Amino acid sequence: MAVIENEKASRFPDAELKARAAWHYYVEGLTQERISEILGIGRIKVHRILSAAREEGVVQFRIRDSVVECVQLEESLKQRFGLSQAVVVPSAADRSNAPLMIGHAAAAYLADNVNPGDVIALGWGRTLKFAINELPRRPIARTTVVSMLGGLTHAQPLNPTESAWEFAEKIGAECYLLPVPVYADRPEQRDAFMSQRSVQDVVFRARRANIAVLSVGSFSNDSPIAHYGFIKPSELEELQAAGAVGDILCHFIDAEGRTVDHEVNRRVCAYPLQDLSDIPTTILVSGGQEKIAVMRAALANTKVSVLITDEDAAKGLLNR
Amino acid sequence: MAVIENEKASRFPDAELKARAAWHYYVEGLTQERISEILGIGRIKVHRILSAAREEGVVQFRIRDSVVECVQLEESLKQRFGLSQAVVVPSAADRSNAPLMIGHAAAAYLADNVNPGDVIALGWGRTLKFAINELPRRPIARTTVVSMLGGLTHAQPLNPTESAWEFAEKIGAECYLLPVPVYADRPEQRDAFMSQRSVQDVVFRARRANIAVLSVGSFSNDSPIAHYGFIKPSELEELQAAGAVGDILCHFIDAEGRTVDHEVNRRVCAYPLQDLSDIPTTILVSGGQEKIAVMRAALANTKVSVLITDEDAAKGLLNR
DNA sequence: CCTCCCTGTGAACAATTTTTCTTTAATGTA
DNA sequence: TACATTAAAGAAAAATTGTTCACAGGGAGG
Repeated sequence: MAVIENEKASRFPDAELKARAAWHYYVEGLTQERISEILGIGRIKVHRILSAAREEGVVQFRIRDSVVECVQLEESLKQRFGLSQAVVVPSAADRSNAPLMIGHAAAAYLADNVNPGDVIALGWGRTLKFAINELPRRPIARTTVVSMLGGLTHAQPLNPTESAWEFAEKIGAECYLLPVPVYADRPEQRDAFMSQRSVQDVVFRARRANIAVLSVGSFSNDSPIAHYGFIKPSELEELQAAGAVGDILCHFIDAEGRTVDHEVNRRVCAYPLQDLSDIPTTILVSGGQEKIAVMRAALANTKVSVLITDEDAAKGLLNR
Repeated sequence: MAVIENEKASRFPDAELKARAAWHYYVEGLTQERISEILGIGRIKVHRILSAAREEGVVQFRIRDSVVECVQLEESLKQRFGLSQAVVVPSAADRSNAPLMIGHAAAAYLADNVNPGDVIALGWGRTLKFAINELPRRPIARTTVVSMLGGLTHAQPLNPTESAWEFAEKIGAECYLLPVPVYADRPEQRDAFMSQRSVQDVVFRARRANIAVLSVGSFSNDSPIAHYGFIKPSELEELQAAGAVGDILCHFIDAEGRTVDHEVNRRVCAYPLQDLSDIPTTILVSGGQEKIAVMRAALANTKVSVLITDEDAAKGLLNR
């Protein structure tokens, strides 16, 4: 039941082997045993290398044809929410795999749509993590990645800071991070943090981004924001009682997309929600049944240009 | 031992199912049994659909990291043969899979390097067939594909005409074909064919292409040119005796890349070899041990700008 | 109305892949 | 040196995938 796994203990650092094995297995169609002979290593090691290659996004799967129904949903979404583009992928059969599927599509989208010189303001979430993971490692000139969120003190693997860094590394971008925790202990501290010159500088850079990539979080209990302990369960209940349906950039919002009046929202160290409108292109990457409410809220009060989601969410959003 | 297979008998026309199944299997990582439950079809059918999806290039595998040694070979090739670009992939473990591997790389290259407005002059070969098969089906505006070779009367699956058509369809290009057999029965007939207005028109279009994509053939007996019967075994022997090391655009050439003086070369209905220099970018897609000699010959006497090959061939070409 | 193919399907079996658990080796620590 | 602790490799079992074969409709032609 561990929803958020730590980084796999065993990593194979040898990119050479991973690439070679992947070629033989996926492209040539050899059996793992055969590959073990060729590479002169144990059969099981081949298997482990291939697993690592998949997990790390060294091999990527691209599905050429899209599903008819998804294309129809894309059109409807564009029309309904005034999007410039929409991407809808089939829903994951296992609920918990939604981030995987949507992340995959997001990676493909970003690979095609990030251009030299772009400045990307980055949010946070499991879906985004998957997307970044699958992003091809190809440098794009003069790009910049700016994190819109502070970092977590614990919880390495799923961390705004970590994600931004990984993204930047993949595309050879400069990387700017908010050197503060995502939630300060108390509102006054937040204000102190945010007024720091270095923080203001990063926020300023984010404001000048031309692409914002973000996700929304729900209250389902496998949501990372709930799963990690940095928001107390009691606070989560209070937020829900106050009408919150989820969070965007770690700000909790109600069904109309407005920031809920609660102390937690005064402790968050992040790019200000209302300033998202300063960024020309906003890409919202989220999906799955349980995100429908938040997504609707986010779409209501945030100018989203591109929506990357799955069938379930698309249908949910369209069924008023 | 059937080297050149006919098109698989069983095709699944339902692109919807293929795409859905592929998503669940490759992206979400479900088991085939699970997918069968979801889609409400038998497990075995899922398996067959997935096979079809792979064969038809509906799912594609992309390997992100390249192999260090291959990168080094690419550099050496560029320098040695004055190429503007080189792509080297790991060699297939099973000799006969070389076209698969190289074709895969060629597809990736073409997908990234064909731009709107391009006119592509196309050669022929098993490797090219695989490349075309894996090409993503994405329209590229105002493109044109021109076949540089006549067609075969039999042998549907591996046919210059067929290949050109498939290529054109994939990228939404206009398609021009040479409406003559690749080898006329007698030289005078060839001249008659080639002087036809319609033929001249296509050749003219090819001459104005900006990209030529071609392959070379060797005398190994699984080579399509030998395998199909349109060159008699006795003629093949004569050609070899006359110093031919293989063919390029169905012209047989000697080790220096010059057209061998033999009747067969006077019967070929194809774009003239020496006119390749009129096309700014020439991409040579070939590899495998047995192609080294022809490739060297082709490189010696044809201005090749991009070479897509495998480790074996790369090493062979560099080891003088 | 009855064959004869032809196609699609599933069952049974074989091969491969994946997981789990054990063993081995390696490294650091008292 | 002995003792942990951890990482890597392997063997065996379990699960999944791939192949083969036989059978059930369902037209087309007799």
